[in-house]
Amino acid sequence: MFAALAHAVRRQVLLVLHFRGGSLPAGKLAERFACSWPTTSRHLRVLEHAGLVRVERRGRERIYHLERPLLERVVGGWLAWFRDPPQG
Amino acid sequence: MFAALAHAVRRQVLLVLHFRGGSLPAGKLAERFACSWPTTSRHLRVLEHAGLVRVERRGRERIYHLERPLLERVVGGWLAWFRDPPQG
DNA sequence: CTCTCTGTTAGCGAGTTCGCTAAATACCTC
DNA sequence: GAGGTATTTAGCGAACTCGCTAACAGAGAG
Repeated sequence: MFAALAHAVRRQVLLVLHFRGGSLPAGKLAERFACSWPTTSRHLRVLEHAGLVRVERRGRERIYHLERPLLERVVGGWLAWFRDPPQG
Repeated sequence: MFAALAHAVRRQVLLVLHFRGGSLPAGKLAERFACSWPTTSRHLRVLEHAGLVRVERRGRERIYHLERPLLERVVGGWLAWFRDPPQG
């Protein structure tokens, strides 16, 4: 999961999805990035494999949905270990 | 920064540092991990390069200090984008 | 100076990542 | 079925990652 967040484009994909209401078709996502369409498609598959997005086939489009709960649970959960002083 | 968090050993290093009060010499860190000492040393350098730890030379030891504020600021700050609904 | 302890740097090899272009697949329309 | 649209898969090459072992460097002790 953290490995999927290592690449700036993938983090940006998640942000774009979020600020567009949580879902977008692959094409609308890909046109926002400098890298080629197949490259973006592969980034999407990495995110999907990590469980951070879910894909829905609608007609000839594929809609990508942000899995916000997982993102918050895993990243937020990990960060929470550092929240409080350990000896407190 | 996120790339430095991609590897499980490096995330674990940060946790160990935190739960040991924020700092440990390299040897005490390395003995906790299955990988060889030079490999751990390299992980430490990746973390240092990312700014997540700071090294202090004391005698023949090198004490690694967790940079908790940076960790929380960057990861927490990024996660905060997803905190609230975008249209709200 | 030499020996030891602590830790790093050097260098290798297998595997992965990430960019690209070209070709294929899937669906819709005619 | 033919053609267009949306998107993925295939395959390549350059670069990076991450494990290892071996050799090096700095500091303290005898």
